[in-house]
Amino acid sequence: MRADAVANRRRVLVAAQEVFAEQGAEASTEEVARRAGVGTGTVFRHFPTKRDLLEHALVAHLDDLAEAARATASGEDPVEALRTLVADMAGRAPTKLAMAEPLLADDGLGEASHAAAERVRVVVAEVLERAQETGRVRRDVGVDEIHFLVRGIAQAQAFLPVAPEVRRRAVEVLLDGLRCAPRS
Amino acid sequence: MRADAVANRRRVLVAAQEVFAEQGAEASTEEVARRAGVGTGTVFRHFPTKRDLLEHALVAHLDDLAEAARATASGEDPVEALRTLVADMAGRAPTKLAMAEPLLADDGLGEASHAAAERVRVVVAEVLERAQETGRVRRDVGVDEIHFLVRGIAQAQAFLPVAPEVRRRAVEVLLDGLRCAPRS
Amino acid sequence: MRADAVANRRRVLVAAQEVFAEQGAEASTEEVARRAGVGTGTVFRHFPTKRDLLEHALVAHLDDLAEAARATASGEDPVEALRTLVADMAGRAPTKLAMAEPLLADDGLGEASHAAAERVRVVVAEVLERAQETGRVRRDVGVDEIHFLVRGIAQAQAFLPVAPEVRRRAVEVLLDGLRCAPRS
Amino acid sequence: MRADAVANRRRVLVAAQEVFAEQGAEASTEEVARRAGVGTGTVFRHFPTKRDLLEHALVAHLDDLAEAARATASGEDPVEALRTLVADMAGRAPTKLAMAEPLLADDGLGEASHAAAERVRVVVAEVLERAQETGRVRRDVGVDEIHFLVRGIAQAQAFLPVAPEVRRRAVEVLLDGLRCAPRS
DNA sequence: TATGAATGAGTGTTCATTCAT
DNA sequence: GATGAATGAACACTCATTCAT
Repeated sequence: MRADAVANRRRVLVAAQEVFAEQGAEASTEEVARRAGVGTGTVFRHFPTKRDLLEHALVAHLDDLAEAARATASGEDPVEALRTLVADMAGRAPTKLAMAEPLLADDGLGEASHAAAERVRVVVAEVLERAQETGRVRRDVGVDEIHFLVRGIAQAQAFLPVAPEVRRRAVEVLLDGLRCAPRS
Repeated sequence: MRADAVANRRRVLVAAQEVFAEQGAEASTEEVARRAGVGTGTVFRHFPTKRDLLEHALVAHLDDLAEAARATASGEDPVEALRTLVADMAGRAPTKLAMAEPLLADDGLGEASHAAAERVRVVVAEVLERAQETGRVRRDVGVDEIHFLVRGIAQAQAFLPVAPEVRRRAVEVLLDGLRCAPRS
Repeated sequence: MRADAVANRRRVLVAAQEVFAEQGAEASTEEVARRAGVGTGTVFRHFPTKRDLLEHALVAHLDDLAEAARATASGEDPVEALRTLVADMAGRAPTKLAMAEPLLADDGLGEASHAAAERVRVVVAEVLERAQETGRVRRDVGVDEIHFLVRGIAQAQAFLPVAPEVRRRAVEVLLDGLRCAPRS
Repeated sequence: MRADAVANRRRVLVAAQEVFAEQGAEASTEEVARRAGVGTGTVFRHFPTKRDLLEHALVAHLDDLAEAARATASGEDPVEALRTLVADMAGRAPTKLAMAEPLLADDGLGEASHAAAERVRVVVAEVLERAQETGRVRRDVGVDEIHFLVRGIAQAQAFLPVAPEVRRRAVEVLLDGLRCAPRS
C-alpha cells in the first residue's frame, strides 16, 4: 500500500471515530468521507461495507484505549491505577458502544474486533491483578466482572446525562463493592 | 376524541412498544401500523412525527413500569423489594433504552417523558427509603444513584452476552457496595 | 387497490416497456418513473425490486402480443396468418428480449412470465395447426421450432440494422424451409 | 511502443474477451485488469474508454473467427464446409454479441470493427460461393442473408435454453430453406 | 376519521475515469 | 510506461411524511 493510501486510511478511521461518536453509527458514510477530506469512493475502497468501516474504527478505538491503559498501568499505585483505568474506560465507552452495538446486532463482532478487545483485556487483567495483590481489592472478581461493571457505568451515562456528583457516588459504590472482603 | 380513535391510539402504542423492543427504534412506522392493524395515516394522525411516536411509546412503557413497581413495593420485605425492583428494571431497560436513545440523541426527552420518568422515580424512592430504614442499605445513595447503577447493569447485558455467573457476581458487587456502611 | 393506484400501476408498466425498449434493461428506474409521471417511490411501491418491474413489464408486453395474435388468427387464410404472426413477433421481439434477457441471466423467468408466455404459445399453436391443416406447411415442426426460429430472426435484427431486402429474403428462406415437405 | 507495452496490450485484449464472454459487457474494467495481471491504469492507457476496450476486444475476436474460417474453407467438401462454418459462427456468436451489443446501442460499431467484420465477410462469401457452385445451395442468397440467419440461430440459443432436438429440427428447416431451389 | 398510495430526499454501494507516485 | 489510489456521478432501494380518496 502506498504512503498516501496509508495516510488516507488513517484519516478515514480518525474521522469515522469522531463522526460515529458524535452522531451514532447511523451517521452516513458520506459524512465520514467529508470529515476525512476524501471522496466516498475512497472510504469504500478501504472499507467495502459500512460494517467494515465500523469494525475497523472500533479496532482503532480499542487500540488507543489499550495504549492509554498501558501508560496508566506503568506508574501509579496499583489501586489508584485501577481507579484511573475504570474512569478512562467509562469515559471512552459511549463512543465504543456507538460502534459496537450495530455490529453486535448484526452477526456479532468480527475477528479483528475480538483480537483488539483481547489486547485491552490483557492490560486490564494486569492492572487488576496488581491491585488485588495489595490486598485492598477483593479476589473473587476477574476481568470479566470489571468489564461488565465498567460497561454498565459507561452505558448509564449514555442514558440521560447524569450530574457529576451522582456519577461520582455511583462509582464509589462500585469501588466499595470491589474492595475486600465480600460480606455475606 | 371518538371511542374508536381512543382504541386505535392505544393499539398503536402497544404495537410500537413491541416493534421497537424487537427491532430497535429504526423499525419503520409502517411496521408499527401493520402490527397495530391500522393504516400508516392513522399512526401519523395520532403521532405526527416519529419522534412523537417514540416519546409516547416510552411514556406508556414507563407507566407500565411504575405500576409494576408499586405492586412490588406493597408487599415484601423492603430490602427484598429493592432487589426485586432492581431486577425488574434491569429486565425492562433494553426496551426502554431502544426508545429513549434516539430521543436523547436528538434534542433530549420531552416533557411527557420527564413526567413519566418522575412517576417512576417516586416509587423507586419510596422502595429505597424503606430499605434504608431497615439499616441494611447505606444511606448516602439516592434514587439517582440507583437509577444510574441499574441502568448500567441493564445496558451492560445488551453489550456482548455475558456468562450468567459473571453477571451474578457483578450484581453481588453492586449490592455489596450498596450495603452499609461505606468503608474508607 | 384504489382506482388511482391501478391507473398509476398501468402507467408505470407502459412507461417501463417504452423505456426498456429504447434504452435496454439497464435504464434507470428513475427514468421509468419520470416517463410515467410519478415519483420513484411509487414505482418501488408497485414493484419492489427492479426484477419485479422487468418481469411485470414483460408480462404486459406478452399479453399485448397474445391479444394481437388472437386478432390475426381470427380472419385470414391460415398460411397468410402464420406469415403475419411471424412478422409481428419478429417486430416485437427486440423489446421482449431487452426485458427477458436480464431475468434469464439472473435466476430465470418467474411464474408470471411463464404463464404469460404460455398464453402466447397457445395462440401460436392454434395458428400453426390451422396452417398445417392446409397441407402447405410441413408437419414435423411444432410451436417450439417456430418460436426458436422467430426468436432468431428477431434477435438478428437487434444486431446491426439489416437492409430490408436482406431481411425479406432471409424470412423467405425460413418460410421456404417451413413449407412441405422436408427433402432428404 | 515498447515490447512490454505490446505484450500488455495483447494480454489485456485476451483477458477482456474472456471476461466479457463470462460476465457480459457490464463486467468491470478492474476485473479485466485483474485477469490480465496489470493495473487498471494500464488498461486505460491502452484503451482510454470502456468503449475502446470493447471495440478492440471485438476486433480481436473477429480476427480469430476469420482465421478459423479460413482453415475451415481450405479443406472440405464445400457444402460441408458451409455447415461447419455456420456451426462455428453460431458457437462464437454469444461472445461476439456480448461485446457488440453495447457498442450498437451507443453510436454503433466503429471503423476498426467494421474492417474486422469485413475480413470475416470475405471468408464467408468465399465458402458460400463454393457451396453454391456445387448446385446444392440456392443462389439467391448472399453473405448478408447467411450472417443474418446464423446470427438469429445463435442468439435464439441465448434466449431460454432449447431442447437439442428442437434446435436440430430448426437448423434443418434453415438448411432446407437454403437448399435449391426456392419453391414459389 | 381512517386509509394507504404518492412522494422524494437520503443511504449504501459500484465503477469508469483521472492522476500522483 | 505502469501502477493502483482517489474521485464522484449514478444506481437500486428505504422511509418519514403528506394528502387524495
